[in-house]
This record gives sequence, structure tokens and C-alpha cells, in this order.
Amino acid sequence: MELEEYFPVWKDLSEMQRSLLAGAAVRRFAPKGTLLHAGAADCVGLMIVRSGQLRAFILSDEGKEITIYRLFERDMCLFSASCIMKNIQFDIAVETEKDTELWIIPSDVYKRLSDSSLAVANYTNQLMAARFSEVMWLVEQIMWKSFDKRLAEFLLTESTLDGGNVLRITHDKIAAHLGTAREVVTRMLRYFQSEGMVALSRGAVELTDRDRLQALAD
Amino acid sequence: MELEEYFPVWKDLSEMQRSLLAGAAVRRFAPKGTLLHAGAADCVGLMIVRSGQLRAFILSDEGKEITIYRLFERDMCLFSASCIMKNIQFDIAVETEKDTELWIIPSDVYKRLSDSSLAVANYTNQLMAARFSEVMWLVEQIMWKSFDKRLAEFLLTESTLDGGNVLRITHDKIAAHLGTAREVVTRMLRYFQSEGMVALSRGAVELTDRDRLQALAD
DNA sequence: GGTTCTTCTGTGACGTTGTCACCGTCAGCG
DNA sequence: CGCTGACGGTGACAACGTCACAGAAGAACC
Repeated sequence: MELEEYFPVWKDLSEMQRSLLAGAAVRRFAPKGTLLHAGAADCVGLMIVRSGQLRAFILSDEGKEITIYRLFERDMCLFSASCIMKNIQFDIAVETEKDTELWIIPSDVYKRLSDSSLAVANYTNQLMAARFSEVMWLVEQIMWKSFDKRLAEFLLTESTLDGGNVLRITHDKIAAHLGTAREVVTRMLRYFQSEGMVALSRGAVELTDRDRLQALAD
Repeated sequence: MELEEYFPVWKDLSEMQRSLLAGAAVRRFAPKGTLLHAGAADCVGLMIVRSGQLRAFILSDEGKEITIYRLFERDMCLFSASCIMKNIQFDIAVETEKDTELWIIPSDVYKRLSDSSLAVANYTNQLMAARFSEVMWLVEQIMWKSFDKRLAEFLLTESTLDGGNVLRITHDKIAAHLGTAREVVTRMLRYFQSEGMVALSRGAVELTDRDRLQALAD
């Protein structure tokens, strides 16, 4: 049982709490593109990323999206268990961006833990604060930064995640991440290309001048 | 000592915790327009509203603002004590919108409480979740709603807070709340006026057709 | 009362971003 | 090969933000 490696406050749990957790936690594999959670209705439980990558986003009535934050190895997704928290009024969706292995802790079990363990409660707090920070960062981006800067920054962080200089991503996906329309992304990328900062091809963006993109992003 | 009335988990504290809290909490009065907190630098401590009204907002480098949420009687302002939480990376400012009476609990005291009391830790969680919800609501407003709807909604909620149909507020203040420019507010209000939904005068907006405003807001 | 100052509001021109309609291109597949 | 669906490109226009400036309403001071 290697759950303890992924559950940081394991060491602060009692024997009983440990066995409760170990008995209830489930492993799951989800291929790239799986919708893991949508809306408050399905209360899967708390998810911990063993490997892979998740994207949390919100959806408008007309089907527009914007990425709220991402989750990587060892991150925990609180809001897939949002039903255990009253005061949570919004709907978040979560999907896999890569093939992903997960631990899933059923909502009620997690609730019992955080209701009985100070360590778990405080850790939950820290997690929530971290997510809160990410959302506040998003608000600041949306409000105060122009689109060219946002796009440049997105391309750069995306490429450091993926490794290479060639991003395999469509304009449509980029638009969904940044919460804008595909045409807008296309236009700006064309401009970047005319300035020699990127090279475009179907389904891919190559970063040809990271320094200028970086300069733009600041 | 009536702090217990404003501190919902008082009943779950031990005698020692109660006296710690009671000994450390301070009362403060702040007239309308006081800046209570700005940035992570000043870590006043956790604030509880006894009476009055607060506004939490963020500031851009160029001095633009947007209201994140508001606090009313009995609400607690976590982020004035943000320094006790690692993982909080953003700066929020808080100012009084009316003459306000506060309890202030020094940050270190609150930290000791939430580190030692499960009830306090879980209550903090709930508060954070509630604020999180408000910010998510804000993101949805900014992203998916057009400005006329946002303005209509703002005028309506503002008037239910203040009571009467005549809001004493400048276009500039409205713009700061909604995170836009004054000219934009002016233009839209003029349009509302031309449609008979409001009547404008210097420093005031009178709502003359709440029903149509309400219809707009949805 | 006037004069000055500040705050608040109004407006036109223009830049950026979002929306709409529609078309062209490319890849895969029968 | 031709069809199909996904992807990218484009022009026109709408919505909102920005800038520059002007005028009007109060406040303050004499």
C-alpha cells in the first residue's frame, strides 16, 4: 500500500484512521481526454494524482470554457468532493490532459477524516488556500493583462510542461484554456508568426523565439 | 464580553482557548472609507464585523480596481490574516464602505487556535469555501455576462443593501466595483436612462424601473 | 455675491477583443 | 479517388476599453 506516499498527513493519522482510509481508497486509471467530474451532481470523491495531468475548468451555458487550474503528480482535487462542503455553490469540471492514474477517496470517508483529524482539516485548509491563490491569479490575468501577453505566457508554460519547442495543440484548445474564441487565438498566432516568434502548422505551434515571447509576457 | 456572539465556534473552545481569545481580541472603530488592509505586508489579524460593511478588492499596477466580495455583520475577513497561511500568494485590499465596528484577533492567536482546535480549523475551511464560491461567481460574471447585465444586477443588489431606490454613488465607484472604466459606466447608465430604467443626477442613480432592470440582469 | 478649485459627468475617436458567417485546407478512410 | 470531419483563415461588425478633453455642479474661500 503506497497511498501514504501520496497522502501527506498520513503520518498524523491514528491507526484507525489509517485503516479506514486504506480500506476505502480506490485506484483508477483514466486515459487522456476523460471527463472525471462535471457539476456538483456527481460527487466522485477526493482525487489524488498518482501520475498524469488534470485540468479543472468551468463551462458557460453556451459551452465556452476557461481553465481554472491544473493538477499534477501528488496534487489533490478538492472540488471533485465539493458536495461534502456546504458553501460551495459553483460547478467545476475536471478532465484528464494525459493518461492519468488516480487515487480516489470517497467523499464521506474524507469528510469523516477531516471532521476527526486536526491534521487533515488543516491540510485541507492549505490546499484550499493554494487553489484560491490560483483563482485569484486567474482573475488578475483576465482583468489586467492584454491578450497577447496572456497567449505568450500560455505558450511558454505549456512548452515547459511538454518539454519540446513544438506544442501539439489546436487553436480551439488554446482558446478553451484562455477563455476566448478560436478566431482570436488564430489572429494573434498569425501576428506572432509574422513577427517570427512562432511557426504554425496544422495542430502544432513551434516556438521559434522564446526570448521575445518571454519579453512580451512580462 | 460579547465576542462569543460573533465567534460562532466559541462553544467548542476549551476554557483556556476562550481566555486566550478573549484576552487577545481587540475592538476597533473605523469610519467609512478607511483602508483597513492592503497587501500581505500588514498582517493586522483576523477581522470580524460587528456592524457596518467592508469591501475586499484587488488593485492593478495602474490603479484599477475590482471588488472581490463584501463583508457584512458577523462576517469574518480571513485574508487580513493571510500571512498566517502559506500558499496565499495574492494581495487583497479591504476598506470600509460604512462606519464599521470590528473585532480584531491577532494573527498569531488565531493561528494557535486553528492549530489546536478542530472546530476552528473546520470553521476556517467553511469560510474559505464560501469566499472561494464568491470569487468563482465573480469569474463567471466577468467571463460570461455582458456589461449591461452586470451593471443592472449591481444596481439592484446595491439598492437592496441601501434600502431606497436612490443610490448615492458616483460612476467612478461603480466602475471600481465592476472592474471597468468610468466612461463605460457613464455610457451604459445614459442608455439605461434613455430607456427609462434609471434617472441620473450628480452623485446619484435612481432606479425607476426595477422590473426591466431585473429582466436585463437574468 | 463672486471666484477658484475640485469632483463628477459627457463625448468623440480609436484600439482591442468577441461574434458571426462563411470558406479553404488538410488528413484519414471507405 | 472522393467524402467527411476537424482545423485554420478572414472580413465585417459589435462590445468594451482607452485617451483626450470639455463642460457642469458643488465646495470653499473670500
